[in-house]
Amino acid sequence: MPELPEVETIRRRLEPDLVGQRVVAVRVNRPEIVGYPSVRTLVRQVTGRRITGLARRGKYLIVRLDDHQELIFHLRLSGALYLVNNSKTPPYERIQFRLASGNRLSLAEPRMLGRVYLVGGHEYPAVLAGMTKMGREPIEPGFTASYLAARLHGRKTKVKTLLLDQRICCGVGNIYSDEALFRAGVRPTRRAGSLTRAEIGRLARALRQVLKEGISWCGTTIADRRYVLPDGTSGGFQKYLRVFRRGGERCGRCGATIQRVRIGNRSSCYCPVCQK
DNA sequence: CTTGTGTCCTGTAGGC
DNA sequence: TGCCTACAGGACACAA
Repeated sequence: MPELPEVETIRRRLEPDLVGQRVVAVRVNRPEIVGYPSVRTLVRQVTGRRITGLARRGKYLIVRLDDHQELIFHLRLSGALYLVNNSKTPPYERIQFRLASGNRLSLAEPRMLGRVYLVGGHEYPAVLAGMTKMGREPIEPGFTASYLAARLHGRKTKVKTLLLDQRICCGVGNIYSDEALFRAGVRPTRRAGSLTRAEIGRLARALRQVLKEGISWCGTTIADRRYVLPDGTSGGFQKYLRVFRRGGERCGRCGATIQRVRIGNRSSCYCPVCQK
């Protein structure tokens, strides 16, 4: 599940090798990987284009082309982007972009949930509706306690659900929401509107910190997840996870048994002593 | 508008 | 050994 730190790591690693490169060929192994427009149109329009820049918005990776269109990648749960020599084929490769340098940008996605889109500016609302409704990223200066308080105010749903809502906390997924809640001392099951001002302040800070640490450790690579850097190496933040996927283990801070609960069809782990 | 539930997808782990 | 089921979860559709 590449979240903000993982996608940002991928963006930073790809940038020096992609910017300025020309795409000399595009090959699609699984047509369903192309979310928009058609395979045929995407191949025709991207072939021959030069890459002018890389950006990221939430969990989306944006590859800018010299005709002002953008290739947008979303890796969902198990997608990975590799940059390899053209002679190599990563496992589960679904689409490849061959570059003039002799390298290949390859999207691997075993579960076929990830997508690649080609859009011009005016097409965003229709093609990527979610992208136009995104809230602030916790690493932006505008992500303040006041912002978070306003978004949680009066909400009856569980706070964990709202941390995963991209309209509120853009770029946050299951790993970093569990970790931020632990650091803030707030249980994931709490009604969002019941949080005190102090708890919201701690939560805003924890989200900012945990995402920044995730970036500095090049993301989180764990078993049965496919996240790796474009050269196939692993991130390092998994060493610092305190509660995520650790239900049944002892809390490193207080020794209590970490609990695992299901919230909205996904699991969440927390320490019943450290988190109130 | 808010809230909760189901669906997509397929590799992996665990039970028997 | 091999079959079967549950599970992982980001985004979105849909119902109430």
